Amino acid sequence: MRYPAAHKASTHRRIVDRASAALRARGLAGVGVADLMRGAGLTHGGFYAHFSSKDALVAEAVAAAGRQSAHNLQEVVKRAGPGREFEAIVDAYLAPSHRDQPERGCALAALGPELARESPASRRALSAQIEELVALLAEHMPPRPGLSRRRRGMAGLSCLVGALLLSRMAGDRGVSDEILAAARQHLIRTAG
Amino acid sequence: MRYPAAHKASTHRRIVDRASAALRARGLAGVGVADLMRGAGLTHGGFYAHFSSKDALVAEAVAAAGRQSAHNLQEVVKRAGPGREFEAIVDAYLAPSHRDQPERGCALAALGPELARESPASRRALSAQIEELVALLAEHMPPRPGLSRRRRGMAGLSCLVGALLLSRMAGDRGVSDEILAAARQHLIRTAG
DNA sequence: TGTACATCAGTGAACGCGCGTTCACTGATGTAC
DNA sequence: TGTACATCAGTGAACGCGCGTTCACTGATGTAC
Repeated sequence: MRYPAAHKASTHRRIVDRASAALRARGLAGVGVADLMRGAGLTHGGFYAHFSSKDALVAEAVAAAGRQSAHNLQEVVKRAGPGREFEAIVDAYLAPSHRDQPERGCALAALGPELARESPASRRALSAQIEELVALLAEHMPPRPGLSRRRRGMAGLSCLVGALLLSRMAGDRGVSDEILAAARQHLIRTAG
Repeated sequence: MRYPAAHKASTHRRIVDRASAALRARGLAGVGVADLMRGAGLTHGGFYAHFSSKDALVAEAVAAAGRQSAHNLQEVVKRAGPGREFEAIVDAYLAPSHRDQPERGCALAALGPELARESPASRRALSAQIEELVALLAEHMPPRPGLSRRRRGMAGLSCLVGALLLSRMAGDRGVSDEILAAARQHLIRTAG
């Protein structure tokens, strides 16, 4: 079919974007190569013209999810009133809509433990995402004596990721909402 | 072979215990029924004399892991000096040995996202574990005005689970240790 | 401008493999007499 | 106490299935002349 020069690159991007959402929604083991290609409107045979293995696509998809998350949070910061950046990040991350739409949300919370057992390539993409989010939080935290911004960013990210995870696990909707609210209050009181 | 009356129950317990460790170490998709039975010194064919499906074993194994975790933390509380119970829980949960031995540790951090996508039976076992840990934390938190013990327990558990998860994801050992230390300091300063 | 050929993204059948599950069978022990 | 039989936890071959991956092929477009 020999497509125009830019066609392959745009197909590649489409596969990665759809895979990034499907993997966050259903987990690494929950989506097969055929599903992923079908999600991009293709058949499974063409997969290896774009990626050397499923693992390679997973690594790309996780990196893409990380870029998207970081970009989204930077937008949140831009829209926040001055001095309210940290609060805005917390509110966005712990929003019920984030809990209910893992396919558009943080890859750390959606895929963490599964990825921690995966290939070094995937893990490296994850570490970079952790550092990026820690830096973003640290940058917008009000100063406090005794604990470095970086350390406080790490603790803050732990609360955010843990609360999102727990809220997704909780079977009861009320408990789930309560976890989000509790973490939100805790973070804003102790860091704000 | 008709074993003595108690034999089946003890075999059942052995399968569940080994499965509980193997699943936490390698994930739900990472261990097959044959692996699980081999881990208990049996062959895969006998599996269905003990469990109606792999899912049923997973639910039992997660519940067993929860009981073990809760029991361990209660022991930690008993051994702690008076007024230092909360600190002792945090230290135990965020210990590097806990990070390095997921097979003996908290099932929420090891299996959370995978289980959140699983059967209702498994999720119910998880919700009960969340409530139990929240209650344990709440019970041993020093009083503070403005936020209920339960809510503060929820926020505390979020930090603990999130920090353990992030420390397991971080490729770099130094970063991993730093995350544990940061969450520990944050929790003890803000709640202790 | 027209024609012959090369390219290569994408197709769909096929591969070996491991999975969860089923099933006919085994044989040591408990039970009935 | 001794013997014949029933039980059933555990064995291992086999099942259908979906997985990741391979491969011969297609055919619309770019390129050479």
